[in-house]
Amino acid sequence: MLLFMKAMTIGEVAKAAEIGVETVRFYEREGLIAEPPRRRSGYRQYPADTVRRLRFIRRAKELGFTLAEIGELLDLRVDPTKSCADVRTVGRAKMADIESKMLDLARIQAALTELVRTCRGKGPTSDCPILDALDEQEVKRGDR
Amino acid sequence: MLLFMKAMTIGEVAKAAEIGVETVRFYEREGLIAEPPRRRSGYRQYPADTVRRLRFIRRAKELGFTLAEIGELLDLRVDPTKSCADVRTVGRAKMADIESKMLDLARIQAALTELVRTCRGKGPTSDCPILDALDEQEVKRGDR
DNA sequence: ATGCACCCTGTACCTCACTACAGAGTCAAG
DNA sequence: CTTGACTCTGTAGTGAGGTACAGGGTGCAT
Repeated sequence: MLLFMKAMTIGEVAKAAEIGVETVRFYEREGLIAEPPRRRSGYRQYPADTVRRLRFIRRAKELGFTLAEIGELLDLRVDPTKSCADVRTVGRAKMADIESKMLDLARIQAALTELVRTCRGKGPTSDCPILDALDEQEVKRGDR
Repeated sequence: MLLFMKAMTIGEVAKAAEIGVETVRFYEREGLIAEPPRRRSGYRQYPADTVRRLRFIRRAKELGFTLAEIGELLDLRVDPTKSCADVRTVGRAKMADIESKMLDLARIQAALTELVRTCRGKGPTSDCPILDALDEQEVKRGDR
């Protein structure tokens, strides 16, 4: 009920979407949300469904989409020449993206584990095998 | 042999360490490497072991350490009151850090997998379950 | 009618790790 | 002695995604 009919101020939509007022204006500048109508005073008057859109943005961000990608998703939604498959393609691309980040982190974690393992934790830093390793060894890297 | 005795220009150390000349100057400003002596002309004259230090920085970066953390590691190395255990502590902290990033990514990956799974890839974007989900669902989040 | 919370624009600032000039001077080979 | 590659300082810009003012104006409850 709350979401219908009532024009909202920027503070109201921001609070409802759980983001900051400045962020709402920022998204407007970035073209993620439309410029709303204004009162005579210049105050922005948001239709209530702006809250949905802002929440969409917030959730997509939580899934690791960049603002540019979120813009694409929002565009897909209103483009009648695009299909659900296009959305899925974007989702799959992001999954590949995240997979690759996870592999990077796993490789780093393995290298760190090995370094920490070699260190007995005794003696001066001048004899530390971790520091020695950083001094001498190449860090293996995955293909990127 | 190459690493002993010969003073090097900034271009030479940069090339040997496989980083850019501007980056070397940047690290100097950041305090990661010492200010080297200069020629009359003002040209920097690097002792050859600067290359080792720069490589240390590069490798530590590959392991996910920030420049601030690398500065700490470099400081630990010359501080006689610190021990190998202190280095290991820094390493373990970074491992925890990376672990937490991996958990975040895994959570995101799971959510994306589920979204993509629900999408048959047919029909208009207006009926896309992925977009619908972003519109309606809360994304579960881990404690951070 | 007045006080306070809110809104406006514009600009600057934040983190991180560089990168890119501009405009000047220097080095070394041919 | 000239040419071209290199170096110097200082400043500004990048990208991503905001955040923080300053210096105004507005809305509304009391």
